[in-house]
Amino acid sequence: MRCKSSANQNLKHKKGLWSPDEDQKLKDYIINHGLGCWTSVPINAGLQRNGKSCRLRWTNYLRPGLKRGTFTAHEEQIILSLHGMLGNKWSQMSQHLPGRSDNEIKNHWHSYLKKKFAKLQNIPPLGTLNKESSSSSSSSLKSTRTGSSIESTDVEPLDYSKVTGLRIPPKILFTDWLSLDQFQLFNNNNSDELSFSIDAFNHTCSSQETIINGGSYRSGIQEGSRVSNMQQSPECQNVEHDFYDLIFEEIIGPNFNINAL
DNA sequence: AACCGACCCAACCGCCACTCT
DNA sequence: GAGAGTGGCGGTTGGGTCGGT
Repeated sequence: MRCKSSANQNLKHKKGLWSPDEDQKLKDYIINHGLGCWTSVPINAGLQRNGKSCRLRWTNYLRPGLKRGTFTAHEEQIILSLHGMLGNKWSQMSQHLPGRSDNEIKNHWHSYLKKKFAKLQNIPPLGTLNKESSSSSSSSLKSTRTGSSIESTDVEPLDYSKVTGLRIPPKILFTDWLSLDQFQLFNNNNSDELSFSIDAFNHTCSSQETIINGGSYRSGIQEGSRVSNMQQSPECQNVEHDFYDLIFEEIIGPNFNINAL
């Protein structure tokens, strides 16, 4: 991981916005030499930047395959779902949104989705989970906020344990986030749709690489294997999208149109 | 036209984990 | 084992833009 540094620590590093010329230099260098030691990149590429700045510029702006422009409703739905489960794990979220950087997701959250999510958490009960508020059964989604003080504080990560009954944080699913515990939990919760979706995912995607911590789930996924969005078949991606829809319903409630906000 | 506040987004900062010497 | 260097991540900031007055 670590590379031998030949960086001149006394070099005065430039800060601020990147010029098109700097972008081109960085892009050319990485295309020709590949990703390696970031501290040597600015020196070899002839840039008066530090390695961190180069890495950030590459991952957030220059990297091939990045989408620019507004987030789609489905992307927002995925972010809301993942945020409910992961909290502010932007880099993990970005793995599930191909073409979106963690910084972009983070910015979008802070500037827009956070408010949308606050609204979602304040809406009257609509979904199955919210119905729980009037009954005594297992899972319910309640805002951790009290009273009317929403706007001055950050939207807290959804207490997923309240939704799922989990006592421990999620470990890994599809690529990284849904844990074996959640697999089992969803099954134990008689969540037929989710179980079906998981089965469908395993059936469709079991030949794909999948990271699973802590051993194999009941189907043939092996520990330590890996799946990434970029490698998934269209069928697999469809199943995953369906799964996000179901997670979204579990967290926010069904029959909810995110575009209505 | 000028001012002001809200918003957006690129980039920086600080911290932590990891690896190497 | 300790210290130093590096990469990665999340929080925060600052400048530009836009809309309202």
